[in-house]
Amino acid sequence: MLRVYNTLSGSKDLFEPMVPGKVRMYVCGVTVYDYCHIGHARSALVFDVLRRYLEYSGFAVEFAKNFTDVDDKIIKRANEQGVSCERVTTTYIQAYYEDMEKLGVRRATLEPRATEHIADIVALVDTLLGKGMAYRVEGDVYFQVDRYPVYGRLSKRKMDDLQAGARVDVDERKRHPMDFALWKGSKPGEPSWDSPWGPGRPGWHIECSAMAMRHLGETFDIHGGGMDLIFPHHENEIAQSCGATGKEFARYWVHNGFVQINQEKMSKSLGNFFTIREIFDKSEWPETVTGEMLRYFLLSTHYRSPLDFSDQSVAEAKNALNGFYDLFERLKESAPAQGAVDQQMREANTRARQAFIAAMDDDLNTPNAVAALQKLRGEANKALDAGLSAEMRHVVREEFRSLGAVLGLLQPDRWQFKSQGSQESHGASGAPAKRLSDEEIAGKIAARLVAKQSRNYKLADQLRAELSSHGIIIEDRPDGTSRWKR
RNA sequence: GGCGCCGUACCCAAGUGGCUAAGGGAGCAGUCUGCAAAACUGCGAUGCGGCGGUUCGAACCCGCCCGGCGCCUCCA
Repeated sequence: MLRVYNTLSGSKDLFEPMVPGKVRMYVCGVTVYDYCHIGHARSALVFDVLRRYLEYSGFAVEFAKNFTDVDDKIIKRANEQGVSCERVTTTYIQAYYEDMEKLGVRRATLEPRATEHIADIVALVDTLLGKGMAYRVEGDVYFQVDRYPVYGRLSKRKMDDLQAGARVDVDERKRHPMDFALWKGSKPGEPSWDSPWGPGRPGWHIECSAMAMRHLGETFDIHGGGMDLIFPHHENEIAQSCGATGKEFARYWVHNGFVQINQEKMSKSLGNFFTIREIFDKSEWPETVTGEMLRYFLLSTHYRSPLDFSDQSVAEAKNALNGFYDLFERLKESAPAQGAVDQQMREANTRARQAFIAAMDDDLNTPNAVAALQKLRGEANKALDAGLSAEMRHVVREEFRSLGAVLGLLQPDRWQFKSQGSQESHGASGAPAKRLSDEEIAGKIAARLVAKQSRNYKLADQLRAELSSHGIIIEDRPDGTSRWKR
């Protein structure tokens, strides 16, 4: 049984969906005015894994992740570039899809956009006005926080504290400093939609409430996002949603920690961020490998802890993954029908699966889940030394495949160790020194084999050195043949 | 000023009251190998930022201190 840390309750709660067997979750996606950075990647990945694990656990998951496609920053970007807002948003939505695909982040089942839900938003604002929880000021509409008495229950803040700490000049037209815009009257040239309050556009928070309710119902199971969204974004979503419906909004609030650079928060404003595509472009590895390295790295820390991004950490992830893929190669090699330690291996498999599930059940403890896989890797290697049947080798591979899939890792055929096509996926930075074709590699390996057989080790070593200079590593098998990898 | 988080070996990182403090990476030594690589075996924190306290017992609870960070403003 899964337990998740619920920001609302402040504790790890047993997860039970409203409707047995069905989970409805909403995650705040991105504002599409720029490329995604590694922090966006972490957030997307955390909820991708949560979704995968819920599905693995047998739930049907309805997963909505929005695009915020109307916003001050989008307007600003459009003006800077002299293009329409639509042009900006379609560009970065496309980029988002490309980046996420490289990371193996599955698409949500629903991907609503704010601009497609203006009618829902207007209706919601209207409801709040009708209930006296919002008020109009010229062409704007504000939510009145003191009409929602438990305001602050998510972020555990008191209204008095918030006022004391206010660092921003308060709009004099607001009745309370914490009141926030539900609807903004548009200035000329800005995107706008008709409304009972004149032409305007939605405030930031209202879109998520409207879209979540439209697609998942007034009350749903999980709402997620980065920790920085707890206040004010999610706090305001709760206020306006619960204010409008009188019902609970989301039952479990899940928030991921930040990616840091040198112990500091990575953010646009600090300028210390790395975009996802930048990382892929700079990587010396094929795209599938880079994607998995990043994924492994991002999942090797618990999702609520801060995570320091560095080249070294990502390189360590590569080394750790190598061990798995080396094992998968060994598991593919021919084997007898009977294995000396098949039974022990079967038991090790079961233990690993149980440990993996226990780790994931404990608030998505992916570091422990990975540790369970690492332990199984060691046991499988030992079993191979002792003698494992062809059938058990297959079983073990499938075990890695099914558990790995929960994390989006370790699909045994993903890394091409041998003679698969050498598609060019290398970065833009610097043309890679002439890359050997598979035919050339195979030729040199064959030549080396001949040299070895005639005990001409000098030539054999020379051939290996040549390959090595191209980043090709040869591993001799016990039967005299060789396999290679980049 | 308010609210909150973190500090575990060379690096990353679990563990949050009780078996020998997981796991990975790096390193060193050994087995195997023509040599390598891979794999396997062994080594590595008498200690979990510091000092007190609670307890039969604490990395885990409490207090203080040191160091670092986050939110309170757009932000994953």
